[in-house]
Amino acid sequence: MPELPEVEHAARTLRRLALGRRIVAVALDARAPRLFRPDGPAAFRRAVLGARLVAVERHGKQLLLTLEAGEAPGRLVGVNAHLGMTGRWTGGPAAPPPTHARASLSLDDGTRLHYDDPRMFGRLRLVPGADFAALPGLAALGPDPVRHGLDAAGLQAGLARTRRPVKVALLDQSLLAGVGNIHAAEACWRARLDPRRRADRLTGAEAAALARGLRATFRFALAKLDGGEVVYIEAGGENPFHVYDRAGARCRHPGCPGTVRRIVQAQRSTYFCPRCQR
DNA sequence: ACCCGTGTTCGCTG
DNA sequence: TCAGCGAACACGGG
Repeated sequence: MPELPEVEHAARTLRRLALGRRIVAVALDARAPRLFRPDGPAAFRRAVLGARLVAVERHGKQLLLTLEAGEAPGRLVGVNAHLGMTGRWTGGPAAPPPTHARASLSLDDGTRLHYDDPRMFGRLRLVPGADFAALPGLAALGPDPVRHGLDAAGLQAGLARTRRPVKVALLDQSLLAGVGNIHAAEACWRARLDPRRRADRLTGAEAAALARGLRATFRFALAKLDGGEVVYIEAGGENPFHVYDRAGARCRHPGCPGTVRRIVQAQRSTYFCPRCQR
């Protein structure tokens, strides 16, 4: 499920259910050791059992959980959580584990917190001392367009460093942290920008339109999440997006007679309207 | 059976 | 040296 808006939703869920709470029991799926790389599930259990969740932050698609160790108040342990392709956090009072619960945490107020992830592309990585800045992967992230803001000049400067197609460049987390395959396509559509255009050849006006498109598609998704709606593609769900997964449909820009097309870029589907996206 | 998938990482190539 | 590319990871749904 995760691009920036869904990860922000996960952060809010974790704060609402677990901030300030102590973890009193930990159940881990023995078939999912890869989620706990590099230290392994046993080390994860040791580190978080008895600890209290004191902060939940987000940078792009990365969740940064800070816990205070139970037996030594003041000693911090961090968890860098990533949802991969199919991860999500659920829970509630006595909530039963979902089908693919890989980690289930019992909290000191009776809340059950579950990390659900069928494909196991996610990660729950221990960070000693909660020193997230020391993680190379996190240090390499670009600015978070929601938390840090997004200016057109900065975006254009970043895009100027690569000759790849603009939609492929947007997926590079060192350019901006949090843009994924859906919102990259949505932002290009909103900017009426052809996703195949070379990133280093955008005009200032085009970069500005793209920055507005990114802001708008994230705001759109976050508003839906605030309203309790599901804003990712799921079985039986209605597609809330404008071009993503709409191949063959009429372009939703008013008055545009174009038809949405699917192409493949960097092994990922791209959806766009060849008529109005130039 | 076959293809597709909201993400990342690794190894190869030029 | 490094940007760019393709495979790999793993499982469920259409």
